[in-house]
Amino acid sequence: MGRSPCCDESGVKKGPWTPEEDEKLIEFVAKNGHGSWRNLPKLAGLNRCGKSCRLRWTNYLRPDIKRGKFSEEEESTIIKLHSLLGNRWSKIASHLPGRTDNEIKNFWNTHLRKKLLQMGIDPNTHKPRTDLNHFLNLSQLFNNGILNPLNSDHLKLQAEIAKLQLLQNLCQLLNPTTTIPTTINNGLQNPNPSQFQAGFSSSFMSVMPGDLEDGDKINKANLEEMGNFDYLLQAENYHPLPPLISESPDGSASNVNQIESIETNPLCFSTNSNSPTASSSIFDSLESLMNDDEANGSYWNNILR
DNA sequence: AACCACTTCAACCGCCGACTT
DNA sequence: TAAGTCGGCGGTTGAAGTGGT
Repeated sequence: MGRSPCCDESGVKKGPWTPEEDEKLIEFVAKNGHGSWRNLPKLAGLNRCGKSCRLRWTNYLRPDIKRGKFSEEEESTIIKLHSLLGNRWSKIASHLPGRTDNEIKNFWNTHLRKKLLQMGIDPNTHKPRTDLNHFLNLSQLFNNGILNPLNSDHLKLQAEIAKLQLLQNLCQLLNPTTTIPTTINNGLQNPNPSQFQAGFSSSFMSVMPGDLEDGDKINKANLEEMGNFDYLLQAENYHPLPPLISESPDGSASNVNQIESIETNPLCFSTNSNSPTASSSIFDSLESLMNDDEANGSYWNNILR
């Protein structure tokens, strides 16, 4: 069954709202409430469709709208809720007083999504991106206090390890029997590589539904229906985001684009190294990484040669 | 100053579910 | 139960803004 579009009348104005239109809408809603959005434009003397009026009111004119930058707390809340709810922006917005679904959606798409990608987290699943686990498990070391995100030496060390782990991945793809000696971890209080395998999600997202098992105290099935995620926002359940991983020695994000390209070309880091195509992609990526580093001291060249 | 590329965000579009007839 | 209406939602678009050259 279809439905007729609400704005099929010709001559209905579209595009940005003028201050006069805003004034009319505010005045009308203040006096009468919005009632039926479909009838509102006619009653308010607006040459707009009801849908447009509703959108303008809920996203912009509503008196309880909170404008301005998102706080860090709001940011964390959005990320947490998104990991539970996905792109259900209105649900997420209901936990952020004064914020609209549209605003949160825009904020997610323009800021948070990129931020998670830079951290190597898949913004859809909130899990480490495939074959980049080694990068991300470093956050475990920060979370359990072995590394301090405020310590620049530790940050440098983190970057070094990330690169060596990438190198190890590459070597293993080219020759599955090759491993980088564990001595690369010298300098860490806990050099055991298995530390890195501990898993990112368990430390960072300790309360994610994916980690809940049947019979857990928290009723996974009912969580969403109840719409009560407040427990997530309680201090004891709150785990701050790990810092961004620097991919170059100077901490710049120059290699973020590499990660992006890896994402769009899964073969580059495919665990199936039998395919010639996969191998050639690996070499391409390697070459590209090395070329990129020409600008910052041939870092990769030094490692790889 | 002019051009271009990129980012941001308000607004639109089409679909869906709830409700009514 | 089917058909129709409506509000709401999420994806997408494009104008405006910004920064770099």
